This record gives sequence, C-alpha cells and structure tokens, in this order.
Amino acid sequence: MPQRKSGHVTLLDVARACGFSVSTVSIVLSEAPLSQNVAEKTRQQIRAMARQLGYHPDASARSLRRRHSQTIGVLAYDLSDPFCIPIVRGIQAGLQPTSYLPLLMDAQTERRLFDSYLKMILERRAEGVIVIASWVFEEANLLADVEKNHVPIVIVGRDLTGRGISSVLVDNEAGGALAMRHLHQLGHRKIAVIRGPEELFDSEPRWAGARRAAEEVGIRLDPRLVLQLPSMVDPTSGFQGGLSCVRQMLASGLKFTAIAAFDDLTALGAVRGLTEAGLRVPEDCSVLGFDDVLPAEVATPGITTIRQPLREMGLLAARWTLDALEQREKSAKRPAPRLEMSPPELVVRTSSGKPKRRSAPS
Amino acid sequence: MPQRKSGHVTLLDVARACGFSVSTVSIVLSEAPLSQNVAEKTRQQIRAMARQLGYHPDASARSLRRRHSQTIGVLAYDLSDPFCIPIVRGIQAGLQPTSYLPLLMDAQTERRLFDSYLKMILERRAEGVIVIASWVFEEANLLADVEKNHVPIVIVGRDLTGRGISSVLVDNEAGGALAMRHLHQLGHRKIAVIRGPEELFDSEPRWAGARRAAEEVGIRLDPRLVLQLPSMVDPTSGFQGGLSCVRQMLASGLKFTAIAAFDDLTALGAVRGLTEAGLRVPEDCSVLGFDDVLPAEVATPGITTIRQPLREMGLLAARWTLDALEQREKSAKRPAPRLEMSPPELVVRTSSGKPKRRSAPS
DNA sequence: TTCTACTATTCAAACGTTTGAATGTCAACA
DNA sequence: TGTTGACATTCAAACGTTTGAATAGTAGAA
Repeated sequence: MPQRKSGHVTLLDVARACGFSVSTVSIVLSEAPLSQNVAEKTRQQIRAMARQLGYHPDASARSLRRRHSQTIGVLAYDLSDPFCIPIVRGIQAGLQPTSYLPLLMDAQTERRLFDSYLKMILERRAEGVIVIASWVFEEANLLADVEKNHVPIVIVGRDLTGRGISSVLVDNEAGGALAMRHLHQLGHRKIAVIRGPEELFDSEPRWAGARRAAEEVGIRLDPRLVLQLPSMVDPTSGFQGGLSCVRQMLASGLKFTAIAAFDDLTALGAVRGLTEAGLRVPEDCSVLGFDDVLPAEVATPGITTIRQPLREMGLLAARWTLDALEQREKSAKRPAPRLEMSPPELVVRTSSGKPKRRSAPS
Repeated sequence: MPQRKSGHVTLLDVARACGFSVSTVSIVLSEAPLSQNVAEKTRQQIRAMARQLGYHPDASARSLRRRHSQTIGVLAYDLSDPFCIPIVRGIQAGLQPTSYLPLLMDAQTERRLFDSYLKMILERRAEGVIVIASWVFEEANLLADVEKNHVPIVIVGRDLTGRGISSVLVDNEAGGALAMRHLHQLGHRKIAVIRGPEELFDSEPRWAGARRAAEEVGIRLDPRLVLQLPSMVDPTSGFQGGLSCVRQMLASGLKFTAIAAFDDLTALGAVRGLTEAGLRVPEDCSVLGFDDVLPAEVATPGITTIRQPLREMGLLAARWTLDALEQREKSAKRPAPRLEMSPPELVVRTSSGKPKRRSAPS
C-alpha cells in the first residue's frame, strides 16, 4: 500500500503500482490525444488502479504545467444580500457547459476582504473575473491590477464602462418609471417615495425615472413625501430604514395612498410601519418594492415589485467573460468595454391596489 | 518592459528587472526567515519593482512547492437557501484569523454538481472540507474519497458521526419541543403540525420533540391535523407546501388555533393560506416557524420561530477543521469524530399570540 | 535484407516557486 | 597569513504534472 508522506496519491504512486511510467499514466488519465495509442488493456489497468488508490490529479501541478487554471473568479460584495444569489446562479449556469469553474468569494461588504479576495483570485490565476458590486466600492486601484495582468473582467450591478470595464446592470431609470406608472394606473395621485441612500449607485437613476414618469402622467410629487434612506451598513438595513421612513411620514400628517420604496427590503419595512399604525396594505396604502428577492415573494401580502432579471444578468456576464477569453486568443488588443442595461419588469402581487375612494391614511 | 507571453508577471521578471537572482527576490517577497539577511536597500528595491510590475505570486507554483494550499473547501448544498448564508459567515469568521482561505462551492441541490465540486475541492488540494448539507445526499462514496486522502472533514446540518464524520447540527428535538411548549403556554390546545418531508433528515426529530412535549403538557395532537410536506424540489418549495397544507386543513373543517410549521418558509406559506381564507395571524391562528431566516424576520407579522445558532455552528465547524489539521501534524492516527447538537432558541415575534376566547377558525 | 509505418511506451524538460546548502565578501582576530 | 564568523546573495533540486521528441517492438512492403 503506497502511502505517500504528503498524504496525497500522485501519478508516481499509480505508475509504480501498476508498473507503467508516469508518462503513460498521465496520458491515460488525462485522456490526452496520445491515449489512443495506448493499448486498451493498459488503459483499463491504469484507470482501475487510479480509482482504487483514490487518485485525484493535483490541480496546482496541472495548471502550472498547462498554463491555465480553467477558473473564473466570482467576487460578490455580500452574499447575505438575497440579490446576489440569482446572479451567482446565472453565472454558474453560463459556466456550466464549459470546462471553467467558478471560484466564489464573499466580501461581506468589507473593503478589506474585497481587496484580499481579489488578490487571491489573481494569485490563483483565475482567467477571468466577475465582480458583483451594487454596493459602494472604490475599486479603482485593485481592479487596475487585474487589468495589468490581462485578466478580462466584467462587473454586474454598476456601470464602469467609463473606466473601460464591461458592465451589466438593470435599467434603473426604466424601473423607477415603471413603478410610478403602475401606481398612477391604479389611480394613486398622492405618492410617497423612499429613495435609496446617497452612496448607492442605483439610487439616483431610480429616482430620476420615477420623477420623469410622474411628470409625464401629471403627478405632482410632494417633496415632503420624498424621503431618503440613511447610509446602509449591511444589505438588510433597508428594512429598518423603510420602517423609520414610514413612521416619519405618518407622523407628518400628510396624506398619501401609496409608497414607492427603493428596494424590496425597504418595502417590507414600510409594510411593517403601516401595519404597526393600524393601516392595511393595500387597502389603506399600496407599497411597491424593487429587485424581486425571495422575502418579497413569500411575505403576505406579496410585494408588488420591479423585477431585475438577475439570473439573466449573471448569465450574460459569464458569456461576456468567456467571449473575452476567446477574443484574447485571437487578437492581442483589448476590445472595447460593453454595456448592458437589462429591462426590468413589473411583477404585480397583492401589496398594490386601487386607492380607497375616501383616501389617505392618518 | 518585460511582457511575458503567459501574460503573468513572474519572479523571473522581477529578478531580471532589478538585477537580482530569483532566489533573492523570492526570499524577500515571501518574507522568508532568510530575508533578515537581505540588505534593507535590496529589499526596498525588490518590493518596489514587484509592485510596479503588478507581481502576484502564482498560487499553483507556491502550493506545489510548499506542499500545502492554505485552503479549506466549503461545499454548500444550496446557497439560495437563506439557511446556508449565516453558516458560511460563521465559517468565514472562524477562518479569518488564520491564513486559511475558504473555497466556496454551491451545489444547487444537484447531486451531480455536489460530486463534481467535491472532486474539484480534492483536486485543489484543500486541506480540509466543510460540507453544509441539510438536504438529502447519499454522500457515502465521495466522502469516502475525501477520507482516503486524509483530508479532515466536518459536516454541518446532519449527524454523520455514525460514519466517522464530525458533525455539527441543531438539536432538532429540543427545538420541536420548544415550539410546542411555547404554544401551550400561550394557551393553545388545538394545534396543527406541518411535518417536514420524509427524505429530510431534520423532519423526524423535530416531530418527535413536538410530540414528546405535547404529551408532557397533556396536549392531544389530532392525527388529522398532522400533515406532511411533500418532497422538496428546491429550498423554497416549503412555501408552496405550507400554503397547500393550510388549505387542506381549512377544507377539513377541523378546529385549530395554532400551526407549528416545519421551517420558516413553510410558516410563511401557512400565513399566506390563512390570510387567503380571511383569517388573521395571530388573532385567529398563531403560526410558528423554525430556523430564523431573513424572510421570517422581515415579514409582517414577524414570524415567531425556533432559531438555529447558524453562525455559531459554522464557526464551530471551522474551528474543528483547524483543530483536526493541527492534530494531524502531531499524531498520525485519526481522532474520533465529534458531535455538537447546538441548543435552539425561541424567538418570539408577532405571528404567535393567545388564542381568542371563542377559538378556532373553521 | 532493409525500409517504412505503425503501435506502445518512455525520456526529459518545463511550468513558477521555495529552500537547504553553497558561494563569495568583508572585517576582526590570532 | 590563515581562521572564524557574520552578512549578502546565489545554486540547484524539488514539488506533480504535461507533452514534444525519442525509443523500442512488430509487421508488412519493397
């Protein structure tokens, strides 16, 4: 029983155990073209022995020699945000049919971790990098390092084409407009808005879209009913934010029949706030979210929301990365960055409805 | 400008660029003990050049030579289950202070993927493996391979000590009992139970705990009000299951004032079902969940639930893995598997309350 | 017989690091 | 002058794999 000190079974072990050279064993087990020349009997013998010993090729040695790792680094800003998961799923789906494997990292909304994981991805010689980053990051310096090593990179959730990086994100403005138009069609005229926190990239375009749509349909948005979430400390803090915004609105005594919230968790916070005050959703006040994450779907009432095609976005990011790898084979020069603004979609659930005739909470 | 064809900057590049040998550069950049002997001026020069060129050591070459990868494989059965994330967080927290890095994989509830990722973890020469597996898997064969390579392994969410694998899981029975006692204390006597699907490991002990507690406090559980979820196809199908179970219960015309659901998503499905039928939670019927995942917290009413200390469980799994690595240095023989049954905790929110005097929905 | 072609297998170099041993330099000491 | 030791740097082998080139062995063709 050939027990290596390293604890791992190597080609040499298998070779010795069945009396062939390391080369032959390698050729057979890696199914190299040359393996057609190897006698069927030999192949069977080698494979049997490899299985018996529990041989697994050493990925380090292999990628060192082959000069590629078959790996795509996937760096998510925070996996505890339900927003990230479908994107990751899309990426996985896009990589599945190829021989590339995702190397998944979770930065936990910590700049320090983000940096160190990105470094690690580079050290592991990932051949491409996909960054999921709706959160605030000043990626400038480290992403530069990625480029310096000629590793193609795609970012999901932010537009960084200005810095030469291909970007996939939802059309936030269209989404904001979609929300506003839906509320208008239901008959709402006094609409409160909870904007995203200042430092979040998505906040501005969503608000711009909502404002534009409101103007188009002739709704006047009362500035006193347009609140802004405070800075977020983690992905779920939108809930608390939504809750306190609604308390504030109710305390103000102003009338409103609907709330367009920044995202689904904010919307859930709003529902909580309204319920606390004895108001019913949607009878007394409609609530709209954004993103379409799991909690919005399984809450009761189900949150009407603006769905981001997250899975598709992840899929696209994977495809672009693979494209870039192919391109790199052919031409040396770096292709121009690409931009996708995916169309959002209105998902009507039960948190929105027509306003009561005798309107207004409070 | 030394542009390597491989696209990556190597030690040789740095060496040539500043006129020292590869050895010296390696010694300096890896901060080997010998680097104390290297002139301060030299060190600075080398470091500056490395930074300028964007050098990152090749992890493959390094771990090949050093014979260890500083990596712990983390294989989650399905990251889209909110249950997994806090565990992963705990693992990350446990690994943080060490130089080990988590290699995170998401099996997407697919046996095929589970196997191929486990294989990959082995090929990457992860020094330890943590498997998160509340889901059904017959891991026998592949986990055996892990053992064959002397890689310590810890499983979270199932008891596999019988197969010699250290296991961390919640004390499901205690949890089930906790739920039942809470409902009893509130004054409920007619309690419906939604059991987990047959193939899920957790189902049986939770039910056993509930039954035991019911007996202890003198509650008779009507077998017609004990339903079982159908087989799950994905982690969120508990919602649909809970919904249809409640419809069934209501259709039966039997009276009950509370529902103890298998997990939080099932509970949310139950709330939906009750609401559909015009019943209020908790006034007309209390609902209890299990796990304490995000959607339970942000729904309104907040779901009263049995909290699993997921983060702590992940932390423990990480610690045990590190322990095993240390042990392995010292003694050759494999230590006995360890077992942790973490105590669950009752989290009271607003989905549970006293039954109405004139009780019972119908 | 020699040549060619094919089959089956092995040699040996290389991938980028690390590291124990070796080399060289310089100053101080005997 | 030679010896010792400290310092600064380099040599060269090794990690486990892959692969172009080389080596045998066999068989059929000229």
